[in-house]
Amino acid sequence: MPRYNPGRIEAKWQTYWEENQTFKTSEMPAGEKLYVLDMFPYPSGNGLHVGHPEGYTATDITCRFERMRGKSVLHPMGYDAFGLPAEEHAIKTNTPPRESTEKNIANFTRQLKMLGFSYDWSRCLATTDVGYFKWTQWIFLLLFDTWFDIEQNKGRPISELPIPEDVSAEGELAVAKYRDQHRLAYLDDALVNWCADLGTVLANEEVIDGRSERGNYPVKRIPLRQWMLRITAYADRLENDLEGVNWSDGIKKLQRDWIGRSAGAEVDFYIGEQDAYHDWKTGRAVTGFPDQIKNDTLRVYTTRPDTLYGATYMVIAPEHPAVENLVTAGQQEEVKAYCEKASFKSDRERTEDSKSKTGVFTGAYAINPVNGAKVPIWVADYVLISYGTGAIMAVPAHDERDYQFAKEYGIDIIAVVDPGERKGIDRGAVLAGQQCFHGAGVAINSGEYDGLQTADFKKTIREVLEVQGTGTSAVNYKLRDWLFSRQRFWGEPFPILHELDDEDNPTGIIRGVDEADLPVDLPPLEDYKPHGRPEPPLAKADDDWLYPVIDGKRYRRETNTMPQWAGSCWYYLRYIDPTNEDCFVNPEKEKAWMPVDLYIGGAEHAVLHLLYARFWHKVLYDRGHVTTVEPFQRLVNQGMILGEMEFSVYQDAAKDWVGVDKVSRDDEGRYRQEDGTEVLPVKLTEEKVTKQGDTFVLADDESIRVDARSFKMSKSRGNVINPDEIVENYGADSLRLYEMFMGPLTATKPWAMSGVNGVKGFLDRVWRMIVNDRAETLALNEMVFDIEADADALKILHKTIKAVTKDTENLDFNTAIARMMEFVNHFTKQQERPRSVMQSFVLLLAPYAPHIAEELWELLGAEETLAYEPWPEFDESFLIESTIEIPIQIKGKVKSRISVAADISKDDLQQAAQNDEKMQELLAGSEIVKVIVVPGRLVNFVTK
RNA sequence: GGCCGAGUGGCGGAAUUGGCAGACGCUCAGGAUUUAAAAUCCUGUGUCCGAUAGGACGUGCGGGUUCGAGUCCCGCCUCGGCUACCA
Repeated sequence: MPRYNPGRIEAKWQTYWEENQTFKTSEMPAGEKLYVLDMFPYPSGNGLHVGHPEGYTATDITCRFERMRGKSVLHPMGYDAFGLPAEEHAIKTNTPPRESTEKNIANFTRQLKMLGFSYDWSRCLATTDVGYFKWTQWIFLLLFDTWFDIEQNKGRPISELPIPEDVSAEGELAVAKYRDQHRLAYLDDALVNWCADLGTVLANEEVIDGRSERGNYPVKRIPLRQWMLRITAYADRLENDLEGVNWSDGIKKLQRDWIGRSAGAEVDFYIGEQDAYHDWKTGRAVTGFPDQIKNDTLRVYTTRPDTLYGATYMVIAPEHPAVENLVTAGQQEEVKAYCEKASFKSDRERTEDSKSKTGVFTGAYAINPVNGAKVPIWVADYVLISYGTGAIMAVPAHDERDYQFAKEYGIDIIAVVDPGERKGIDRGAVLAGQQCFHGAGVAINSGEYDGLQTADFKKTIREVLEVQGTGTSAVNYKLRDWLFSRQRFWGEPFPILHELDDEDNPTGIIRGVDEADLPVDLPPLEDYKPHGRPEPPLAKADDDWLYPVIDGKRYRRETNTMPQWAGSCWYYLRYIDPTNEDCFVNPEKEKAWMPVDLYIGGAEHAVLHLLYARFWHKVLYDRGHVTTVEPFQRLVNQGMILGEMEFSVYQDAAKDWVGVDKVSRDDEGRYRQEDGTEVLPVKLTEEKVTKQGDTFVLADDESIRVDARSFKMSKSRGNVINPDEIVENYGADSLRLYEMFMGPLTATKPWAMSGVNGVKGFLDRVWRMIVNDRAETLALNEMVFDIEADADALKILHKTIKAVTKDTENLDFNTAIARMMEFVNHFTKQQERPRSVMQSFVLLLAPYAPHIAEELWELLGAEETLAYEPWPEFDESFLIESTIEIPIQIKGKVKSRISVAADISKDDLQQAAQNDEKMQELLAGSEIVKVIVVPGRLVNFVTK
């Protein structure tokens, strides 16, 4: 009984916390608030992975620590529960996905509770809760009701959208259409992955190399009318507001790069009748640069308008609407075949081999507006229809891709930027068109602009084009509008109705479901199998659900569902007020608790989730529903946890060893030696391996190199660690402690079971330091006394308090644990352990290993939880040392040490160093050139 | 190909940011306790030379700055993550 028994203690305190609602958070914060959030998990059937508790333990330590420091802490947990695996399971077993989802949630909850996290479980939510997605739908309707005012740079109610006169003149339907075109949520044709053999539409991650992941059937990309969210309207704000937020530079950069803002110019090239070019150009000088182009014009986007004189050909994307119009009779067939082929290729395939470029000549020419030069127009799939204008002017001398293409097809390369003499650039080759140079330089071969610096040229030519009406400044983003619908069952239904006419055909009028009629719940289905049409499974619902009648008008419900990202875009707001039925969050509570002060999660969500959530937040902000510009003030990404270190080597057919340096992997994934013979990988145990220099080799044969590395945990590799097992064998406190002790929170680190045993050993020692483990019943160790702590004990204690406090504040949990270990190493050697010192230590340990801490706290005399005990304060006066040891160096190498008074003066320190016996010896006969004295640190003699 | 991060003992990792490299833990070895084992406790554990005392070398590699570099600068190498023709 008195041995440390985590199983008993952990169950006891988990029950205590639950029964006493120890971590229930008040509706409104009292005093300083702290909102600490974990990225909520997808409740997969596999249960928790050891990667999950890494971040969760980090946030839990922070929360328990800050509660003891008196803050009002909000620390919730929930589930991102819509997702494909549940739907696949539903199809296979013909059970509603909700069933398996709820089972998995129950399992996750059990596992999370088993780890002793101090969540306020009364706030737990799942994105699949009808009461939750009611408000997800409500926010969608808000997006549907919002247009983006470019002048004010904010989202406004659609009712305030100015309607142009010519539109309102066309009548109500035209006005409705105009509004629909401007909403943040709008319908557009987008390509989906249609797999005819499976009779369903597939998500991108279900498509591998143009074939279905399941069954390996061909997948074709077909256009389908789908919901889009106008996130690009917020691109600049999403980029600029990163400045005010405490995230790592790495993540900020990732987001900036994803948004990918580029500033350049749109330029019009004439593609009409040759003779009319002059008229076109003079006409443009009058009309200016038009919003919409006619089919005598090809519009391109470029970031390098200073290279216009170097444009030796044009490229349009295969899907460009001008292809048909441009292609000459002779090239008709070739171009058609090329475009057809491109349509079967996914974006992935197109970009797979980015070295070799393909394309075909259309037979047509465009006229360069700066010099009237005739430029051939090609179709090539290295130009994407979805970026810029889907057409480019190609400047092979100064663009890597154009250069490759021009080389491939023998197109002229004219240098128009002189790089000058610089490192790594062969100027002669660039000028001769034999090397591509994409930096800034001085203009050449550019008529009247020769001699201009790139930056000046850009500015000048933009002004000239503007005046001519042939060009204008333009900004583009890599970020595209967000494709927001999925052809799936297990997602939030859109609260949208399509009006039908008397013949049940859509009139084109769409409306939102009235707020009073929310939520739109998922209909029950006979089965969840795909129905074989490129249309969502909700189309199989009963007519009752599918065709509502309102005010005598018949409608068809939208049958797409929202993507998994939807629910995770705003869950952090719902936690603040999880059961509110009148409002997605009470405004006063929102104001009191927001923003999230610390958000911890995996780097896999560094871009999309965070970008999407920030976008929704900004829309909510513009419409006055939240008070902060950004939702997540501080973001930390935990590192990945890899499997245990593995040693491997190869064996040939004769079972002879083959070193890893002699083997490579072929296209089929088989391992081969240089001569082509196949070898098989063999796993080795640690004792078969030894280190030689930088590499590992076989202990029996040191000429054979062994591979030593840790791999990502995966089912197929069989190196997944299950938290249940760890808790069973070592206890939750050991798991928590080990996850934190492995290394810095943000680092990638390999799992080592022996390390778990190590921290268990530490908790055992903590236990024995305070508990008499040989007694029959639970009793204090007889070395714990109610005595005044002496100076030595206080010094160790306060040193520990200081270090643990600072490290915990900085999320340096690994070193905080090391300091606690030092404390325990010291006091287990002491025959007298003051009770007050033990109590303070238990409080320091509590955020890290809360169960054992509560048990010891109780044993040391407390009647209730330590969760709200004040955090120990350290007193600097106990830390002052009277004497310190100072190293003495000669030319930077430590030669001796002396013990001196801590407050010794610089001169005295130097004198003391010089008087040191050993230094006398070493310095004899050499000339002291210089002495460096750093008080409290060191003395360094520079000698000749 | 691009971007980001990281290379320190047999392993995971420390190092007040330019000031005693290797804290803490694991592993391994030796010892104590035990009839024995487990558990526990103690000692040692970067490499090389040396019985010892001690000495030399050491933070991926090559240079540099400095009295002094794991830390700063220049040039490489290796590994990991993300990303993929964005004109």
